[in-house]
Amino acid sequence: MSTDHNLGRHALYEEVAERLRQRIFARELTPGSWIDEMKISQEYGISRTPLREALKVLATEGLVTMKMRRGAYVTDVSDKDLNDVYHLLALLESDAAAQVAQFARPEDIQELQGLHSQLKQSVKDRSAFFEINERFHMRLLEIGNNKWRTQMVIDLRKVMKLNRQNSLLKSGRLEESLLEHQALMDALAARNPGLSLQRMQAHFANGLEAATPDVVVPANAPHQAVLVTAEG
Amino acid sequence: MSTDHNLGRHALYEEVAERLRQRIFARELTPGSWIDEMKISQEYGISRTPLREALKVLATEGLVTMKMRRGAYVTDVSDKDLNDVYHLLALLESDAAAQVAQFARPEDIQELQGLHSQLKQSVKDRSAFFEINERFHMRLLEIGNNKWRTQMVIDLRKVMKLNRQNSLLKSGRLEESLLEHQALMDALAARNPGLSLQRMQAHFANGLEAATPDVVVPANAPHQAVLVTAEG
DNA sequence: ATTCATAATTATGAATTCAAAATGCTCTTC
DNA sequence: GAAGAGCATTTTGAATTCATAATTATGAAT
Repeated sequence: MSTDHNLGRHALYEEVAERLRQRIFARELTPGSWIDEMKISQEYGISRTPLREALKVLATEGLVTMKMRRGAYVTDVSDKDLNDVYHLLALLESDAAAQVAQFARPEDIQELQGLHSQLKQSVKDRSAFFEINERFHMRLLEIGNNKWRTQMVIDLRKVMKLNRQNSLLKSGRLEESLLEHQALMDALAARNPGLSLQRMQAHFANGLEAATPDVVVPANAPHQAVLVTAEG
Repeated sequence: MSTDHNLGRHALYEEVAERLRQRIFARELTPGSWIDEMKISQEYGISRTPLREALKVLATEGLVTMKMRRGAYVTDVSDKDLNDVYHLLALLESDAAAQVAQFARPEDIQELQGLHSQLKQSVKDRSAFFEINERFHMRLLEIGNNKWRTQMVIDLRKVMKLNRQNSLLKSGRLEESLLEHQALMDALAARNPGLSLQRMQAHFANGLEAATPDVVVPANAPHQAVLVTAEG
């Protein structure tokens, strides 16, 4: 048996966790199904030890569920779960937008504007649009400068991916999404936290760019409130 | 060596994780310090395997930091971290309060009112006040009916405990805290989501009941906004 | 005495082994 | 043919063993 599992910079259990995530997102491991430790460790040419460590990490992230004395199962997330997670993503990313409007350095805003320009140009190319959009959201989070919030969003997005298979998006929505991004950028450039928050909320309320119709409507729609800030 | 580690309903690695959390909160394991796997596994009379699984769980929770090829360290959280985490707690719990005001059943509101009454009565007894207050906040979260949010709050509170040693609280604050709770209860009973959100925000902005003065002021104070809801 | 190279020690990461619980499979009985 | 007891197999959970990276200690050379 080839024993050459030479390190990257990451620990083996993390590599394994990432590979498992991808397989879960790709629905090669389907929600509710049992994870065969021996099968997978043989596939990967590793022992069960690092695999089991990876499974415990995934369990803490919420992607798999450990059942006492009967192993690991891919978490089955309900429609309600998806709504709940989506609601939290809206809450956290809106909060981040407000922080960015307030505290970001000018060059950070410029960087976001640069990404937004790229987004505009790639409106034809579905996958490019997708990738750049992802970068935009992540950059905004990072500039928001709260690593705990960033990590939570990362984890929540993983959960979303559990059941959002190929992120279907009508091309009409893609244009709308761009307009919302534009509105958000304007609010950020104007350094208006409350407005930025509102615009991000609106972006999410409209279904972001990856949402399926049935998840679009946030559970708390009725208390989507008007926010009036002290400043401009 | 006594090999009788007979099960509770929990897995061994979870038990170990919990014991480690307690030792970290009690500052028996101090922030930044290295965790000696061999020492601890011997103390607990177990092998390193379940201990290492527990450490990976704690790492995912953020209580411990794994360094490649040099083991686990108790996470050292900065003042900024504490501020950031506190900010998120305010955000999430306020959001929960709004949801409760909107969607809770009457009996749930009553239950909260019952807890609030207990709180009033235990204003003399510091530790009782503390425990009931904790119950109140957790019940509110649960009634908020979003398990992801609840879990995030639980995890964030753990991180807070990392550096908030004995949760110092002047008795003056304790009375104020009670008033804020009362105001929140009123808003909840009135079924006013926006107002409930505001009141919970205010409660946090004033330092909750466990905050030290230097952590009291949320990083985003300037954009603490006035919220105007559609209804009430 | 200080610095550098090298050897000994220690600790981590991962594989392997072992014990016991859960599952399923056969064989009996009615 | 169905139900159930008892045995065999599979699989989990945890201990042990092993390999290698990191650290510390030792000693030689300047």
